[in-house]
Amino acid sequence: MAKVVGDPSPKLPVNFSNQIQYQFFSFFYTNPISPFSFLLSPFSFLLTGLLRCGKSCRLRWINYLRPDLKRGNFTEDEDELIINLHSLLGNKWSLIAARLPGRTDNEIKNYWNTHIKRKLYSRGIDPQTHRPINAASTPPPTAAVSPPSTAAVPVATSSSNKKINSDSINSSNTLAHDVVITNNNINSNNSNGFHLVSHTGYANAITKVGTDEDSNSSSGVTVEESLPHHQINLDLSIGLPSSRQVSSSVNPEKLKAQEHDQKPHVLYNWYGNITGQSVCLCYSLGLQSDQACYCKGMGATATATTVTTTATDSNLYRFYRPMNI
DNA sequence: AAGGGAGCCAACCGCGTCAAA
DNA sequence: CTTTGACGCGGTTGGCTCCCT
Repeated sequence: MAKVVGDPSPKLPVNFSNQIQYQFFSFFYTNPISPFSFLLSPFSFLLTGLLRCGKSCRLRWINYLRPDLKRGNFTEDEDELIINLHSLLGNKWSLIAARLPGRTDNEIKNYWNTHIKRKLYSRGIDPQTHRPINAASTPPPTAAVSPPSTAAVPVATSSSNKKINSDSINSSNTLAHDVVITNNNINSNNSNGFHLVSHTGYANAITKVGTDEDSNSSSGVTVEESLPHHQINLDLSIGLPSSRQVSSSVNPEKLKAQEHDQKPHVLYNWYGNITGQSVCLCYSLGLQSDQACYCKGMGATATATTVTTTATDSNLYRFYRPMNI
């Protein structure tokens, strides 16, 4: 397939040579304050002798050379975290990567396409919708779901993901929506599962994910299936995103102003018994409270409670992960 | 040992967004 | 208001490596 060349930089052999890599790498260490300031013009970088445009170098830095990158295989915890985050965020790799320190969006995207998709298929879960593949009552939106073959895995964007993309993420650079993740005690054998109780717009993606294959939920039972219907409330109101992921492309002051304006009254719905053995999901993702969410500790048990509160005085975790004890 | 297929993953592409001129 | 250029992102490509025959 003929490519349209949009990048005007002359192409070297695919990989950066060691010399170029060293020159590039050392440059950033000798210019730590504003590492990309010299990229204001792509030609400036050509003048350095690297024969690469700024865009290529930026990518190289972000995806490969950054010293804080974590090398090596993904851990099982990271796997599950990616799966859970993908069920929440869809193909928003940058948002997912923001919650996995040392991992890049590109790396996660590749890992998803090469490993996790297969893993989910082996669990009988559609990686796009996070629903069981053979759910008789819930036909997939596409014509057919392919088996976990290698390169031909369908990558059609689900409608639910599109909903998230257009409504929430693109405009705010934050988590797509407020989703309450509760410990479903009905399924007590599930030690590390997340259970999503979602708003109407994402109702099609209500899914139980992150379970062990040998658990009693190996087929990826949805919350709809595991919870009594009277506990399902699809009318969860959506608060403005609580996790403020500050993208480098976003003006922090502007974001702060938005944050100030948008502190909402959020309706929280809780399902099932939530024990005191819990942590805020934001914390489990490595986020600080002042940058990520307004979560506060929750010591008492809440049972199917609907709480209307402001974000700042909440006594509930908006993002909740049960402890694995 | 050689050849071919499959998988991995760094790099590329094109588009949208944003800010400055 | 328009233009320009840089950045950020998701999707895609293709070279490299591994494995099997």
